[in-house]
Amino acid sequence: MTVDGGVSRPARPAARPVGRVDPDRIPQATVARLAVYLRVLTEMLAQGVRTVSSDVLAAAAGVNAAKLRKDLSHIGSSGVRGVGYDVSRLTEQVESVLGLTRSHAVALVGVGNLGHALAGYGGFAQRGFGVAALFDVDPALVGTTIGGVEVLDVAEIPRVCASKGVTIGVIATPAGAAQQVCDALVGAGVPSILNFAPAVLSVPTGVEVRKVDLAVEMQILAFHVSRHDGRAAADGREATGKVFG
Amino acid sequence: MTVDGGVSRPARPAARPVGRVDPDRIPQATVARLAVYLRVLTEMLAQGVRTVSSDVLAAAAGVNAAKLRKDLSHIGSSGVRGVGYDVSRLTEQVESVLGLTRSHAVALVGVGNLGHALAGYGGFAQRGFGVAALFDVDPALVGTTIGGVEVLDVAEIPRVCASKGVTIGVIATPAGAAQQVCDALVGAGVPSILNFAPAVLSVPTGVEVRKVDLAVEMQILAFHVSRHDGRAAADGREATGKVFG
DNA sequence: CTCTGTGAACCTGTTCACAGCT
DNA sequence: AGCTGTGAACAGGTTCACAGAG
Repeated sequence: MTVDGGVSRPARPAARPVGRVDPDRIPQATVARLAVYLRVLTEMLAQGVRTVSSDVLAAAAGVNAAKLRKDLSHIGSSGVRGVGYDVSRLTEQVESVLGLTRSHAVALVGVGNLGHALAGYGGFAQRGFGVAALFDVDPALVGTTIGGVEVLDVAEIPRVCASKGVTIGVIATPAGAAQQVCDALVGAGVPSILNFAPAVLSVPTGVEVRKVDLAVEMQILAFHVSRHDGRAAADGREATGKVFG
Repeated sequence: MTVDGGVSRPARPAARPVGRVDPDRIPQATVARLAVYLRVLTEMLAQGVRTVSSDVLAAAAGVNAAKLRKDLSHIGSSGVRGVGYDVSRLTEQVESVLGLTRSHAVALVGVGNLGHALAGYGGFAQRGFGVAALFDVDPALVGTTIGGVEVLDVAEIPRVCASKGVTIGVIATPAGAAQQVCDALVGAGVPSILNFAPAVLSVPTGVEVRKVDLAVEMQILAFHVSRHDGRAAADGREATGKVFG
């Protein structure tokens, strides 16, 4: 799962910067789902779908329709009653809310097994997430090139991240190095970090950390395997059915 | 982040299989954190720490102490008041609850960029998660060996998964192939799936799916970058330290 | 005294159900 | 009619604060 980062909420309204929609009011859970909706919307747009109802969009995104409508209400969406949402317009709105109208320079630290794969993975290239820099401690890796980007020494993190205006740092180092790397990124002004290392990071208030932890995911599944076995006898193992109500 | 999978809750208690602790009563959120506690506990055990208080353990795991105590109360833990928890005993309890006392055969489908890295990643080897089988569609990859395990054709999924008793399937294919692969795994009796493909999977009731979606994580961070920038002007951009009280 | 375990308050997010627009 | 947007009820999880064990 994902651990929540340490983003500060403003203690008081303190002169709210009221624009069209106040992002501070958008629930965390909604933000996470907006990204999923966006993927579905993009597919629909590619297929020439002009309009979509909350029922259809929700089914495609794997959520319930009421939740989707509430999510969209948070971003000030305007669907048309009796018709649905304009796919193109909604796509733009979601992109705008997620901050995808600008590009984001990504720095990836640790190009070992996993990091190397991530550097080449399509996920980064999409949607304006450009790999601006790669770093590693290993002298054998420093100087090599992955996907056209040269691997630099971690000592360069402060200088390079600051000068390239890196906004997202990805940590794919062993656990032992993670906090140190994190500190370097934060020191260079990187406001958001995606951490693949199995370590708890501490960061100053205002820096957002998200964690992707393979071992944790596996263990959660292991828990459910135990559950499944226990229940198998009672359930009688039905093959294919509804996913949810 | 991680999107929650489609696990069915039993509609009724239906003759509860009451053992020491009823796993149905353990909150999802608690299960996810238990895996984190386990990692910290394992490190402490290795360092020879005998006893730990909820304060210390919570700090190391990055959660608040009351939450940790409540989590542990769900697994029927017995700390000693005025002293703390016995590290060794607590470790065993957590392992037991997570179903880590048995080993789990893992099948990984898709050994491209990411899948290849995952196959070699340490995360699987640890804690009894053995890679029992690898699959791919690409004839150029079928027959090769990764980490001592041969890559088989996806057509073999039903036979091999069933015969090896695979309990956890990992999908690291492109989005387009994910549902089909998922169906094959489910058909072979695999009860838990970890999905790295950017696709919504539908599965029968009782099958647990967890999703790790790189693009979604990046977009959530992008949202926070926008937030961060908007607030920077007012805050005066202080590099490291408290933002407010 | 220290530290756990837990009732109760609280808060966030989900679901329901329907008013109201087209 | 169909479908959105939303108040209100609900559920799940978090935090508080303290009784009580050692």
